[in-house]
Amino acid sequence: MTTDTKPQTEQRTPLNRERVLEAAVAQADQGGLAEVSMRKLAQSLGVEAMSLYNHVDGKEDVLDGMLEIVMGEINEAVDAMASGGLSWKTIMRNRILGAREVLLRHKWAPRVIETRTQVSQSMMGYFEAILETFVAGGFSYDLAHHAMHALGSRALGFSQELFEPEDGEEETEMDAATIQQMAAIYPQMAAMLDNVAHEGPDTTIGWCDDQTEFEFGLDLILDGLDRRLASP
Amino acid sequence: MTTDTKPQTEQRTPLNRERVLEAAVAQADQGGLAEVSMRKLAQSLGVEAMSLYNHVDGKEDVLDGMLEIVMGEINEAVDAMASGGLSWKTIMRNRILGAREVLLRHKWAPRVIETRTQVSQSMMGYFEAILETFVAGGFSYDLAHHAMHALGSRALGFSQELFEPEDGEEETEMDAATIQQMAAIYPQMAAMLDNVAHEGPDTTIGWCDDQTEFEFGLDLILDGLDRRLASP
DNA sequence: ACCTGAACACCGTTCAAGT
DNA sequence: ACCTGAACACCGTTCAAGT
Repeated sequence: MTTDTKPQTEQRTPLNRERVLEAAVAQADQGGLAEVSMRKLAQSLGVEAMSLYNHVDGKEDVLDGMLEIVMGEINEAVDAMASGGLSWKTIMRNRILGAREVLLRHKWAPRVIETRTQVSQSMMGYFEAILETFVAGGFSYDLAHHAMHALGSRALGFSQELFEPEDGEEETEMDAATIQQMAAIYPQMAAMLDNVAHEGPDTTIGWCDDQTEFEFGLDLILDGLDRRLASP
Repeated sequence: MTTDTKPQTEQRTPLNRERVLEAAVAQADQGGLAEVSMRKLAQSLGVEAMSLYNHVDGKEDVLDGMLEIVMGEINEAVDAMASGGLSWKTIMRNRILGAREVLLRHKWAPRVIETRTQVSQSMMGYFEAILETFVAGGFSYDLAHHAMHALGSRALGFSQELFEPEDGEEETEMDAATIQQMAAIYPQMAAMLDNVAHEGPDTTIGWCDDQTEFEFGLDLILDGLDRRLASP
Protein backbone atom coordinates (compact mmCIF):
# COMPACT_ATOMS: atom_id res chain seq x y z
CA MET A 1 0.00 0.00 0.00
CA THR A 2 2.78 2.48 -0.84
CA THR A 3 1.36 3.34 -4.24
CA ASP A 4 -1.10 6.09 -5.06
CA THR A 5 -3.56 3.75 -6.73
CA LYS A 6 -6.85 3.08 -5.02
CA PRO A 7 -7.01 0.21 -2.61
CA GLN A 8 -9.58 -2.47 -3.50
CA THR A 9 -12.07 -1.02 -1.01
CA GLU A 10 -12.90 2.46 -2.23
CA GLN A 11 -13.78 4.70 0.67
CA ARG A 12 -12.34 8.05 -0.33
CA THR A 13 -15.05 10.16 1.32
CA PRO A 14 -14.70 9.01 4.90
CA LEU A 15 -18.34 9.44 6.01
CA ASN A 16 -19.68 12.31 8.03
CA ARG A 17 -22.93 13.52 9.54
CA GLU A 18 -24.10 15.22 6.36
CA ARG A 19 -23.59 12.17 4.18
CA VAL A 20 -25.40 9.98 6.69
CA LEU A 21 -28.41 12.30 6.79
CA GLU A 22 -28.53 12.71 3.03
CA ALA A 23 -28.45 8.96 2.62
CA ALA A 24 -31.28 8.65 5.14
CA VAL A 25 -33.42 11.15 3.25
CA ALA A 26 -32.71 9.44 -0.07
CA GLN A 27 -33.56 6.08 1.47
CA ALA A 28 -36.86 7.36 2.89
CA ASP A 29 -37.80 9.17 -0.32
CA GLN A 30 -37.32 6.00 -2.27
CA GLY A 31 -38.49 3.20 -0.01
CA GLY A 32 -40.36 4.82 2.83
CA LEU A 33 -39.47 5.29 6.47
CA ALA A 34 -39.21 1.56 7.08
CA GLU A 35 -36.07 1.63 4.96
CA VAL A 36 -34.42 3.92 7.49
CA SER A 37 -33.13 1.60 10.17
CA MET A 38 -29.62 2.03 11.49
CA ARG A 39 -28.68 -1.29 9.93
CA LYS A 40 -30.19 -0.69 6.50
CA LEU A 41 -28.92 2.88 6.45
CA ALA A 42 -25.39 1.68 7.22
CA GLN A 43 -25.66 -0.94 4.52
CA SER A 44 -26.60 1.67 1.93
CA LEU A 45 -23.41 3.51 2.90
CA GLY A 46 -21.28 0.37 2.73
CA VAL A 47 -20.54 0.32 6.41
CA GLU A 48 -21.63 -1.44 9.60
CA ALA A 49 -24.49 -0.06 11.67
CA MET A 50 -22.23 0.71 14.60
CA SER A 51 -20.06 3.04 12.51
CA LEU A 52 -22.97 5.48 12.21
CA TYR A 53 -22.73 6.25 15.91
CA ASN A 54 -19.43 8.02 15.24
CA HIS A 55 -21.29 10.69 13.27
CA VAL A 56 -24.75 10.69 14.68
CA ASP A 57 -26.22 10.45 18.16
CA GLY A 58 -28.66 7.66 17.40
CA LYS A 59 -31.87 7.02 15.53
CA GLU A 60 -33.71 10.04 16.93
CA ASP A 61 -30.83 12.28 15.90
CA VAL A 62 -31.03 10.85 12.38
CA LEU A 63 -34.75 11.68 12.21
CA ASP A 64 -34.10 15.17 13.57
CA GLY A 65 -31.40 15.65 10.96
CA MET A 66 -33.62 14.42 8.15
CA LEU A 67 -36.19 17.02 9.10
CA GLU A 68 -33.53 19.72 9.20
CA ILE A 69 -32.82 18.94 5.56
CA VAL A 70 -36.51 19.09 4.63
CA MET A 71 -37.11 22.30 6.58
CA GLY A 72 -34.05 23.74 4.87
CA GLU A 73 -35.61 23.02 1.50
CA ILE A 74 -38.90 24.54 2.63
CA ASN A 75 -37.34 27.70 3.99
CA GLU A 76 -35.32 28.09 0.82
CA ALA A 77 -38.34 27.61 -1.43
CA VAL A 78 -40.56 29.83 0.65
CA ASP A 79 -38.42 32.81 1.64
CA ALA A 80 -38.45 34.03 -1.94
CA MET A 81 -42.22 34.44 -1.71
CA ALA A 82 -42.42 37.29 0.78
CA SER A 83 -42.24 39.85 -1.99
CA GLY A 84 -43.71 43.21 -1.12
CA GLY A 85 -46.97 44.62 -2.36
CA LEU A 86 -48.95 41.43 -1.82
CA SER A 87 -51.60 41.01 0.85
CA TRP A 88 -50.82 38.89 3.90
CA LYS A 89 -53.35 36.39 2.66
CA THR A 90 -51.68 35.94 -0.70
CA ILE A 91 -48.22 35.70 0.85
CA MET A 92 -49.44 33.16 3.38
CA ARG A 93 -51.19 31.12 0.74
CA ASN A 94 -48.09 31.04 -1.48
CA ARG A 95 -45.84 30.16 1.43
CA ILE A 96 -47.97 27.29 2.59
CA LEU A 97 -48.53 25.88 -0.87
CA GLY A 98 -44.77 26.18 -1.41
CA ALA A 99 -44.09 24.20 1.75
CA ARG A 100 -46.61 21.64 0.57
CA GLU A 101 -44.72 21.11 -2.67
CA VAL A 102 -41.57 20.27 -0.77
CA LEU A 103 -43.43 17.85 1.53
CA LEU A 104 -44.90 16.09 -1.47
CA ARG A 105 -41.33 15.19 -2.43
CA HIS A 106 -40.76 13.80 1.08
CA LYS A 107 -43.95 11.97 1.91
CA TRP A 108 -42.47 10.49 5.08
CA ALA A 109 -41.81 13.93 6.59
CA PRO A 110 -45.24 14.55 8.19
CA ARG A 111 -45.04 11.29 10.09
CA VAL A 112 -41.59 12.25 11.38
CA ILE A 113 -42.72 15.77 12.29
CA GLU A 114 -45.54 14.31 14.38
CA THR A 115 -43.13 12.31 16.49
CA ARG A 116 -40.66 15.12 17.31
CA THR A 117 -40.61 16.15 20.93
CA GLN A 118 -38.49 19.26 20.45
CA VAL A 119 -39.11 22.09 18.02
CA SER A 120 -36.06 22.38 15.80
CA GLN A 121 -34.25 25.58 14.85
CA SER A 122 -35.37 25.49 11.23
CA MET A 123 -38.97 24.85 12.22
CA MET A 124 -38.89 27.80 14.58
CA GLY A 125 -37.47 29.80 11.70
CA TYR A 126 -40.36 28.76 9.51
CA PHE A 127 -42.96 29.75 12.08
CA GLU A 128 -41.16 33.00 12.81
CA ALA A 129 -41.58 33.86 9.12
CA ILE A 130 -45.25 32.87 9.19
CA LEU A 131 -45.78 35.01 12.25
CA GLU A 132 -43.98 37.96 10.63
CA THR A 133 -46.42 37.73 7.76
CA PHE A 134 -49.40 37.82 10.10
CA VAL A 135 -48.03 40.74 12.11
CA ALA A 136 -47.15 42.70 8.99
CA GLY A 137 -50.72 42.07 7.86
CA GLY A 138 -52.07 43.82 10.94
CA PHE A 139 -52.76 40.83 13.21
CA SER A 140 -52.58 41.29 16.97
CA TYR A 141 -50.33 38.76 18.66
CA ASP A 142 -53.42 37.22 20.16
CA LEU A 143 -55.14 36.70 16.82
CA ALA A 144 -51.88 35.55 15.22
CA HIS A 145 -51.55 33.00 17.99
CA HIS A 146 -55.06 31.67 17.39
CA ALA A 147 -54.33 31.68 13.67
CA MET A 148 -51.27 29.48 14.02
CA HIS A 149 -53.20 26.99 16.10
CA ALA A 150 -56.08 27.02 13.66
CA LEU A 151 -53.74 26.26 10.78
CA GLY A 152 -51.95 23.54 12.71
CA SER A 153 -50.11 21.21 10.39
CA ARG A 154 -51.68 23.01 7.43
CA ALA A 155 -49.14 25.77 8.03
CA LEU A 156 -46.49 23.30 6.90
CA GLY A 157 -48.50 22.09 3.95
CA PHE A 158 -50.06 18.87 5.13
CA SER A 159 -53.33 17.87 6.71
CA GLN A 160 -54.41 14.71 8.40
CA GLU A 161 -56.24 12.68 5.79
CA LEU A 162 -58.28 9.99 7.48
CA PHE A 163 -59.28 7.98 4.44
CA GLU A 164 -55.94 8.03 2.69
CA PRO A 165 -54.24 4.70 2.02
CA GLU A 166 -50.62 4.41 3.15
CA ASP A 167 -47.98 5.73 0.77
CA GLY A 168 -46.98 2.47 -0.84
CA GLU A 169 -50.45 0.96 -0.59
CA GLU A 170 -52.75 0.74 -3.53
CA GLU A 171 -56.09 2.47 -3.46
CA THR A 172 -59.01 0.19 -2.77
CA GLU A 173 -60.91 -0.24 -5.99
CA MET A 174 -64.63 -0.70 -5.48
CA ASP A 175 -66.70 -2.83 -7.77
CA ALA A 176 -70.44 -2.38 -8.25
CA ALA A 177 -71.30 -5.11 -5.73
CA THR A 178 -69.23 -3.51 -2.97
CA ILE A 179 -70.78 -0.13 -3.60
CA GLN A 180 -74.28 -1.59 -3.47
CA GLN A 181 -73.46 -3.37 -0.21
CA MET A 182 -72.04 -0.17 1.21
CA ALA A 183 -75.09 1.77 0.13
CA ALA A 184 -77.24 -0.38 2.38
CA ILE A 185 -75.24 0.41 5.52
CA TYR A 186 -73.93 3.89 4.72
CA PRO A 187 -76.49 5.43 2.37
CA GLN A 188 -75.28 9.03 2.65
CA MET A 189 -71.68 8.00 2.20
CA ALA A 190 -72.58 5.98 -0.87
CA ALA A 191 -74.61 8.82 -2.32
CA MET A 192 -71.79 11.28 -1.81
CA LEU A 193 -69.28 8.87 -3.29
CA ASP A 194 -71.54 8.32 -6.24
CA ASN A 195 -72.01 12.03 -6.74
CA VAL A 196 -68.35 12.94 -6.52
CA ALA A 197 -67.12 9.91 -8.43
CA HIS A 198 -69.11 10.85 -11.48
CA GLU A 199 -67.10 14.01 -11.75
CA GLY A 200 -63.84 12.07 -11.95
CA PRO A 201 -62.70 9.35 -14.32
CA ASP A 202 -62.81 6.24 -12.11
CA THR A 203 -64.70 4.82 -9.16
CA THR A 204 -62.20 4.49 -6.37
CA ILE A 205 -62.05 5.44 -2.70
CA GLY A 206 -59.13 7.65 -3.66
CA TRP A 207 -61.42 9.75 -5.77
CA CYS A 208 -60.43 13.04 -4.18
CA ASP A 209 -58.19 15.69 -5.61
CA ASP A 210 -55.89 16.27 -2.65
CA GLN A 211 -54.62 19.58 -3.95
CA THR A 212 -58.11 20.97 -4.47
CA GLU A 213 -59.26 19.80 -1.04
CA PHE A 214 -56.15 21.17 0.65
CA GLU A 215 -56.68 24.58 -0.93
CA PHE A 216 -60.38 24.55 -0.06
CA GLY A 217 -59.61 23.97 3.61
CA LEU A 218 -56.76 26.45 3.61
CA ASP A 219 -58.87 29.18 2.03
CA LEU A 220 -61.68 28.49 4.48
CA ILE A 221 -59.30 29.23 7.34
CA LEU A 222 -57.57 32.20 5.70
CA ASP A 223 -60.91 33.78 4.79
CA GLY A 224 -62.13 33.20 8.32
CA LEU A 225 -59.06 34.90 9.74
CA ASP A 226 -59.51 37.79 7.34
CA ARG A 227 -63.00 38.33 8.65
CA ARG A 228 -61.94 38.27 12.31
CA LEU A 229 -59.19 40.71 11.43
CA ALA A 230 -61.70 43.07 9.87
CA SER A 231 -64.27 42.84 12.68
CA PRO A 232 -62.71 41.61 15.91
CA MET B 1 -58.93 -31.56 40.71
CA THR B 2 -62.31 -33.08 41.36
CA THR B 3 -63.31 -30.41 43.86
CA ASP B 4 -65.10 -27.14 43.07
CA THR B 5 -62.45 -25.03 44.79
CA LYS B 6 -60.17 -22.89 42.67
CA PRO B 7 -56.99 -24.49 41.41
CA GLN B 8 -53.81 -22.66 42.42
CA THR B 9 -53.56 -20.97 39.02
CA GLU B 10 -56.75 -18.94 38.70
CA GLN B 11 -57.79 -18.72 35.07
CA ARG B 12 -61.53 -19.04 35.22
CA THR B 13 -62.20 -16.62 32.35
CA PRO B 14 -60.30 -18.38 29.59
CA LEU B 15 -59.25 -15.32 27.52
CA ASN B 16 -60.97 -14.12 24.39
CA ARG B 17 -60.70 -11.36 21.82
CA GLU B 18 -62.66 -8.85 23.85
CA ARG B 19 -60.58 -9.30 26.98
CA VAL B 20 -57.36 -8.96 24.99
CA LEU B 21 -58.52 -5.72 23.39
CA GLU B 22 -59.79 -4.27 26.64
CA ALA B 23 -56.47 -5.04 28.28
CA ALA B 24 -54.67 -3.36 25.39
CA VAL B 25 -56.77 -0.20 25.75
CA ALA B 26 -56.23 -0.13 29.52
CA GLN B 27 -52.50 -0.64 29.01
CA ALA B 28 -52.29 2.20 26.47
CA ASP B 29 -54.45 4.54 28.55
CA GLN B 30 -52.17 4.04 31.51
CA GLY B 31 -48.66 3.73 30.11
CA GLY B 32 -48.86 4.88 26.51
CA LEU B 33 -48.67 2.96 23.25
CA ALA B 34 -45.18 1.69 23.99
CA GLU B 35 -46.75 -0.49 26.67
CA VAL B 36 -48.76 -2.32 24.02
CA SER B 37 -46.40 -4.93 22.67
CA MET B 38 -47.56 -8.47 22.19
CA ARG B 39 -45.20 -9.58 24.94
CA LYS B 40 -46.13 -6.93 27.49
CA LEU B 41 -49.80 -7.26 26.67
CA ALA B 42 -49.63 -11.00 27.24
CA GLN B 43 -47.79 -10.47 30.51
CA SER B 44 -50.53 -8.16 31.78
CA LEU B 45 -52.99 -11.00 31.07
CA GLY B 46 -50.82 -13.58 32.79
CA VAL B 47 -50.13 -15.47 29.62
CA GLU B 48 -47.38 -15.97 27.05
CA ALA B 49 -47.22 -13.71 23.99
CA MET B 50 -47.92 -16.57 21.63
CA SER B 51 -51.25 -17.32 23.30
CA LEU B 52 -52.64 -14.04 22.04
CA TYR B 53 -52.51 -15.31 18.48
CA ASN B 54 -55.33 -17.67 19.32
CA HIS B 55 -57.68 -14.74 19.78
CA VAL B 56 -56.24 -12.04 17.62
CA ASP B 57 -54.70 -11.88 14.18
CA GLY B 58 -51.54 -10.06 15.18
CA LYS B 59 -50.41 -6.65 16.32
CA GLU B 60 -52.25 -4.72 13.59
CA ASP B 61 -55.46 -6.51 14.49
CA VAL B 62 -54.97 -5.49 18.12
CA LEU B 63 -54.59 -1.85 17.08
CA ASP B 64 -57.66 -2.10 14.84
CA GLY B 65 -59.60 -3.60 17.73
CA MET B 66 -58.47 -0.92 20.16
CA LEU B 67 -59.82 1.71 17.78
CA GLU B 68 -63.09 -0.16 17.47
CA ILE B 69 -63.51 0.21 21.22
CA VAL B 70 -62.71 3.94 21.10
CA MET B 71 -64.98 4.56 18.12
CA GLY B 72 -67.69 2.65 19.95
CA GLU B 73 -67.38 5.03 22.87
CA ILE B 74 -67.45 8.00 20.52
CA ASN B 75 -70.50 6.83 18.62
CA GLU B 76 -72.30 6.12 21.87
CA ALA B 77 -71.46 9.52 23.34
CA VAL B 78 -72.28 11.37 20.16
CA ASP B 79 -75.41 9.76 18.78
CA ALA B 80 -77.45 11.24 21.62
CA MET B 81 -76.58 14.69 20.35
CA ALA B 82 -78.48 14.69 17.09
CA SER B 83 -81.57 16.00 18.79
CA GLY B 84 -83.97 17.82 16.53
CA GLY B 85 -84.54 21.53 16.39
CA LEU B 86 -80.89 22.48 16.49
CA SER B 87 -79.02 23.92 13.52
CA TRP B 88 -76.56 21.70 11.65
CA LYS B 89 -73.78 23.89 12.99
CA THR B 90 -74.71 23.36 16.62
CA ILE B 91 -75.20 19.64 16.15
CA MET B 92 -71.87 19.33 14.37
CA ARG B 93 -70.10 21.36 17.01
CA ASN B 94 -71.55 19.25 19.84
CA ARG B 95 -70.74 16.02 18.04
CA ILE B 96 -67.14 16.95 17.41
CA LEU B 97 -66.53 18.28 20.89
CA GLY B 98 -68.10 15.11 22.22
CA ALA B 99 -65.73 12.99 20.17
CA ARG B 100 -62.88 15.11 21.44
CA GLU B 101 -63.78 14.34 25.04
CA VAL B 102 -63.54 10.63 24.38
CA LEU B 103 -60.18 11.03 22.63
CA LEU B 104 -58.85 12.98 25.58
CA ARG B 105 -59.38 9.83 27.64
CA HIS B 106 -57.42 7.83 25.03
CA LYS B 107 -54.52 10.06 24.08
CA TRP B 108 -52.85 7.32 22.07
CA ALA B 109 -55.83 7.01 19.71
CA PRO B 110 -54.93 9.75 17.20
CA ARG B 111 -51.54 8.18 16.60
CA VAL B 112 -53.19 4.83 15.96
CA ILE B 113 -55.83 6.35 13.69
CA GLU B 114 -53.10 7.92 11.58
CA THR B 115 -51.49 4.56 10.92
CA ARG B 116 -54.63 2.68 9.86
CA THR B 117 -54.69 1.64 6.23
CA GLN B 118 -58.32 0.57 6.15
CA VAL B 119 -61.31 2.55 7.28
CA SER B 120 -63.07 0.55 9.96
CA GLN B 121 -66.82 -0.07 10.22
CA SER B 122 -67.29 2.12 13.27
CA MET B 123 -65.32 4.97 11.69
CA MET B 124 -67.46 4.77 8.59
CA GLY B 125 -70.46 4.86 10.91
CA TYR B 126 -69.17 8.02 12.51
CA PHE B 127 -68.62 9.76 9.20
CA GLU B 128 -71.96 8.59 7.92
CA ALA B 129 -73.55 10.40 10.87
CA ILE B 130 -71.45 13.52 10.23
CA LEU B 131 -72.50 13.45 6.61
CA GLU B 132 -76.16 13.00 7.54
CA THR B 133 -75.92 16.14 9.63
CA PHE B 134 -74.48 18.11 6.73
CA VAL B 135 -77.06 16.84 4.28
CA ALA B 136 -79.93 17.51 6.67
CA GLY B 137 -78.49 21.01 7.02
CA GLY B 138 -78.91 21.63 3.31
CA PHE B 139 -75.42 20.83 2.06
CA SER B 140 -74.96 19.51 -1.45
CA TYR B 141 -72.93 16.31 -1.61
CA ASP B 142 -70.18 18.32 -3.22
CA LEU B 143 -70.00 20.88 -0.43
CA ALA B 144 -70.34 18.19 2.22
CA HIS B 145 -67.44 16.39 0.62
CA HIS B 146 -65.27 19.50 0.74
CA ALA B 147 -66.41 20.08 4.29
CA MET B 148 -65.28 16.67 5.47
CA HIS B 149 -61.87 17.17 3.92
CA ALA B 150 -61.61 20.64 5.43
CA LEU B 151 -62.36 19.27 8.87
CA GLY B 152 -59.94 16.39 8.44
CA SER B 153 -58.95 14.96 11.80
CA ARG B 154 -60.86 17.79 13.50
CA ALA B 155 -64.02 15.88 12.65
CA LEU B 156 -62.88 13.27 15.16
CA GLY B 157 -61.86 15.83 17.73
CA PHE B 158 -58.12 16.16 17.35
CA SER B 159 -55.79 18.41 15.42
CA GLN B 160 -52.13 18.11 14.67
CA GLU B 161 -50.35 20.22 17.27
CA LEU B 162 -46.82 20.92 16.11
CA PHE B 163 -45.43 22.40 19.29
CA GLU B 164 -46.94 19.93 21.69
CA PRO B 165 -44.58 17.85 23.82
CA GLU B 166 -45.14 14.09 23.78
CA ASP B 167 -47.76 12.75 26.18
CA GLY B 168 -45.49 11.64 28.98
CA GLU B 169 -42.92 14.38 28.38
CA GLU B 170 -42.77 17.42 30.56
CA GLU B 171 -43.30 20.85 29.09
CA THR B 172 -40.12 22.80 28.50
CA GLU B 173 -40.00 25.54 31.08
CA MET B 174 -38.27 28.67 29.86
CA ASP B 175 -36.23 30.85 32.17
CA ALA B 176 -35.59 34.52 31.52
CA ALA B 177 -32.20 33.86 29.91
CA THR B 178 -33.62 31.42 27.40
CA ILE B 179 -36.40 33.80 26.48
CA GLN B 180 -33.93 36.64 25.96
CA GLN B 181 -31.75 34.41 23.79
CA MET B 182 -34.78 33.35 21.81
CA ALA B 183 -35.87 36.94 21.39
CA ALA B 184 -32.65 37.68 19.50
CA ILE B 185 -33.23 34.99 16.89
CA TYR B 186 -37.02 34.83 16.78
CA PRO B 187 -38.21 38.29 17.77
CA GLN B 188 -41.82 37.88 16.63
CA MET B 189 -42.12 34.50 18.28
CA ALA B 190 -40.77 35.90 21.52
CA ALA B 191 -43.09 38.89 21.38
CA MET B 192 -46.11 36.69 20.81
CA LEU B 193 -45.05 34.31 23.57
CA ASP B 194 -44.57 37.26 25.88
CA ASN B 195 -47.96 38.69 24.98
CA VAL B 196 -49.89 35.46 25.37
CA ALA B 197 -47.97 34.29 28.44
CA HIS B 198 -49.00 37.35 30.41
CA GLU B 199 -52.58 36.29 30.07
CA GLY B 200 -51.83 32.95 31.69
CA PRO B 201 -50.29 32.07 35.04
CA ASP B 202 -46.87 30.71 34.05
CA THR B 203 -44.25 31.15 31.36
CA THR B 204 -44.04 27.85 29.57
CA ILE B 205 -44.00 26.70 25.99
CA GLY B 206 -47.18 24.83 26.77
CA TRP B 207 -48.90 28.09 27.47
CA CYS B 208 -51.82 27.40 25.18
CA ASP B 209 -55.32 26.44 26.18
CA ASP B 210 -55.85 23.48 23.87
CA GLN B 211 -59.60 23.48 24.27
CA THR B 212 -59.92 27.18 23.40
CA GLU B 213 -57.65 26.81 20.39
CA PHE B 214 -59.46 23.73 19.18
CA GLU B 215 -62.80 25.49 19.36
CA PHE B 216 -61.41 28.58 17.65
CA GLY B 217 -60.18 26.53 14.70
CA LEU B 218 -63.36 24.48 14.58
CA ASP B 219 -65.61 27.55 14.58
CA LEU B 220 -63.48 29.15 11.89
CA ILE B 221 -64.19 26.18 9.65
CA LEU B 222 -67.86 25.81 10.57
CA ASP B 223 -68.50 29.53 10.04
CA GLY B 224 -66.70 29.35 6.71
CA LEU B 225 -68.87 26.42 5.65
CA ASP B 226 -71.97 28.27 6.74
CA ARG B 227 -71.05 31.16 4.48
CA ARG B 228 -70.39 28.94 1.46
CA LEU B 229 -73.72 27.27 2.14
CA ALA B 230 -75.50 30.63 2.13
CA SER B 231 -73.79 31.96 -1.00
CA PRO B 232 -72.35 29.16 -3.12
C1' DA C 1 -10.12 9.01 14.64
C1' DC C 2 -12.80 5.87 12.72
C1' DC C 3 -14.63 1.24 12.07
C1' DT C 4 -15.97 -3.52 13.66
C1' DG C 5 -17.81 -8.04 16.01
C1' DA C 6 -20.09 -9.77 19.60
C1' DA C 7 -23.49 -9.09 22.73
C1' DC C 8 -27.71 -7.23 25.09
C1' DA C 9 -32.46 -6.21 25.47
C1' DC C 10 -36.06 -5.65 22.97
C1' DC C 11 -39.64 -6.42 18.80
C1' DG C 12 -43.53 -9.47 15.87
C1' DT C 13 -44.33 -13.92 14.30
C1' DT C 14 -44.10 -19.17 12.98
C1' DC C 15 -44.15 -23.79 14.11
C1' DA C 16 -44.04 -27.97 16.33
C1' DA C 17 -45.07 -29.67 20.65
C1' DG C 18 -47.65 -30.15 24.68
C1' DT C 19 -52.40 -30.65 27.57
C1' DA D 1 -59.34 -25.80 21.78
C1' DC D 2 -56.08 -23.42 23.92
C1' DC D 3 -51.43 -22.60 25.63
C1' DT D 4 -46.28 -22.96 25.42
C1' DG D 5 -40.93 -23.10 24.31
C1' DA D 6 -37.77 -22.60 21.05
C1' DA D 7 -36.54 -20.36 17.15
C1' DC D 8 -36.31 -16.85 13.33
C1' DA D 9 -35.67 -12.41 11.48
C1' DC D 10 -35.64 -8.18 12.67
C1' DC D 11 -34.86 -3.64 15.86
C1' DG D 12 -31.57 0.21 18.56
C1' DT D 13 -27.63 0.44 21.25
C1' DT D 14 -23.22 -0.51 24.24
C1' DC D 15 -18.70 -1.88 24.75
C1' DA D 16 -14.32 -3.66 24.17
C1' DA D 17 -11.38 -4.52 20.57
C1' DG D 18 -9.15 -3.64 16.40
C1' DT D 19 -6.42 -0.41 12.73
